[in-house]
Amino acid sequence: MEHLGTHRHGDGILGGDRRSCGECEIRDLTFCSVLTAEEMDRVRACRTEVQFAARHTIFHEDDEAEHLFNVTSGVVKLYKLLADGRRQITGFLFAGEFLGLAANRTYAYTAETVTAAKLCRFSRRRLVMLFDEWPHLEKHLLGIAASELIAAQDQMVLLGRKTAREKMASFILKMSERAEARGQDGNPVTLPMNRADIGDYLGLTIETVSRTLTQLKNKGVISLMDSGHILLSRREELDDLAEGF
Amino acid sequence: MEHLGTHRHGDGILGGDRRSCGECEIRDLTFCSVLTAEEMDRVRACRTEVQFAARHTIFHEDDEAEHLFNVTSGVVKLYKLLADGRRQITGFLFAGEFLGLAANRTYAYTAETVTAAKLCRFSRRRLVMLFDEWPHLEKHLLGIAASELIAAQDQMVLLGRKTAREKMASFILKMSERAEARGQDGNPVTLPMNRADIGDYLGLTIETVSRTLTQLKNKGVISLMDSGHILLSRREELDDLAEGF
DNA sequence: CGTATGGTTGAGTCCGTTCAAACTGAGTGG
DNA sequence: CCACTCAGTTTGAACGGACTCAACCATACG
Repeated sequence: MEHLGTHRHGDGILGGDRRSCGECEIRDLTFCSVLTAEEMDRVRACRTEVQFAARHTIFHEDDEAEHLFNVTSGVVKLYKLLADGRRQITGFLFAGEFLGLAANRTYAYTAETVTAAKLCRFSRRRLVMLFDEWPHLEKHLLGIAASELIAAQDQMVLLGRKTAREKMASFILKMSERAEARGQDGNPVTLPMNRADIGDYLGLTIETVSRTLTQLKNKGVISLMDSGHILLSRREELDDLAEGF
Repeated sequence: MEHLGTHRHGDGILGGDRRSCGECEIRDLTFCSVLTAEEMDRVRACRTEVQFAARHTIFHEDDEAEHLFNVTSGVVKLYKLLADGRRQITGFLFAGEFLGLAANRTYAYTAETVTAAKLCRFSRRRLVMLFDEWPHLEKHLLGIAASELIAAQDQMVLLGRKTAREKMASFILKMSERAEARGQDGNPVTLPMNRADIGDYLGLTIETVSRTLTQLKNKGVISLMDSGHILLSRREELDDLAEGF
């Protein structure tokens, strides 16, 4: 079924596209920004651009970790499953963001597209060899890892100690900030993921996500333009709600 | 009060102890294991051994991040607070483990001793300079960061999707595994932290921690020798409980 | 001894879940 | 154009697991 969809919708690997790094619009958002022109050539040699339809699995937890990726467009989610199907989404990735760093020999999580998405796919083996040659690239990666660790700790606070309302408020604000960091409009916020994904990211059920959003709407701090577009009517009040005031 | 305690119990900084790296018993557990003898000398020059009593704050969230640390003995906890005092402990650190990596210009969390503890304290500025000279050290740090990210994701699954019983079972097992990785006995497990700390690590209250432990005891999968020492009577069953069977 | 700290146990409450039903909007086909 | 479907969302009612508040117990310490 997945295979049928793969071919029909034209997702899956578009092999051998190694031209477009020069015109890459999101270069400044990625680790490519720290590379010189000559280094870029070397990196391009171990790169393939791949493209997937929405809801396509990029790799599974425990798969052999052959590749590293940069998201160039669209949205990707990372998640882990418990034996009975309970799911925890550990992160959403947008254009410019890196995935695969947390990998050992095998991936520690499943990666799946939320929307249609394009990614730069690198041979893990060959990219790691370049790390050895270019310490400044490794340094940059260490910086990325450090900020992801901080983000992970914030998420632990959210999951362990925040109420449903605080979780939703924090989530909306974070999505808004990240959109702005990418140079997009932070208000209204676009939530490309569905309620199930939001719930599995925040440790809530679909129903609680929905109820909490209508509750915030009734309070007047947000407006739901449609289920995926939220207008922040009173941002300061939302800030307070996120921290528990 | 904290200051009184500081002086009376002899915790706080023991300045200038730069002799003992040679006899360091936990060298193999730390990043020092990747250093040559000459490199060790350079590292020693930016090192001070510090020692704290139990429940002493090593640094606060948002403090200027002047130092990086290796725990050499004892146990340290890292936590973040919400405005109203709710606390999420993001990790417990044992001998050989590194802290400060997630730091920006300021620390992202508070670090406090659980037991009396000794730490190797490094000047952040000077150690980072050494990173530039020794890419293999930086590479090692990147590896540490990557495994901490994986651990953080496991913790998100626990906090977001596991029940109290699954959380407790997972916690006990993880503590046992970590003790074994350090070369200590994994059964019985020693839990050096109190119930409040366990609760704040697992996203539970003190009472739920206590109740869940007695529940596991009544099931016969563990025995409580005393509140800090747990005998794993049926480890496989505990494994199952941790994953939700 | 009395006090303090940490842990356990009990009773009642509540927030978020579960189960169920209704609603919405986009896509499809007659 | 409308009926129908289907996935996603919203809303309602009842339940339950973890929390809150409170009392009690155990151990260490002056």
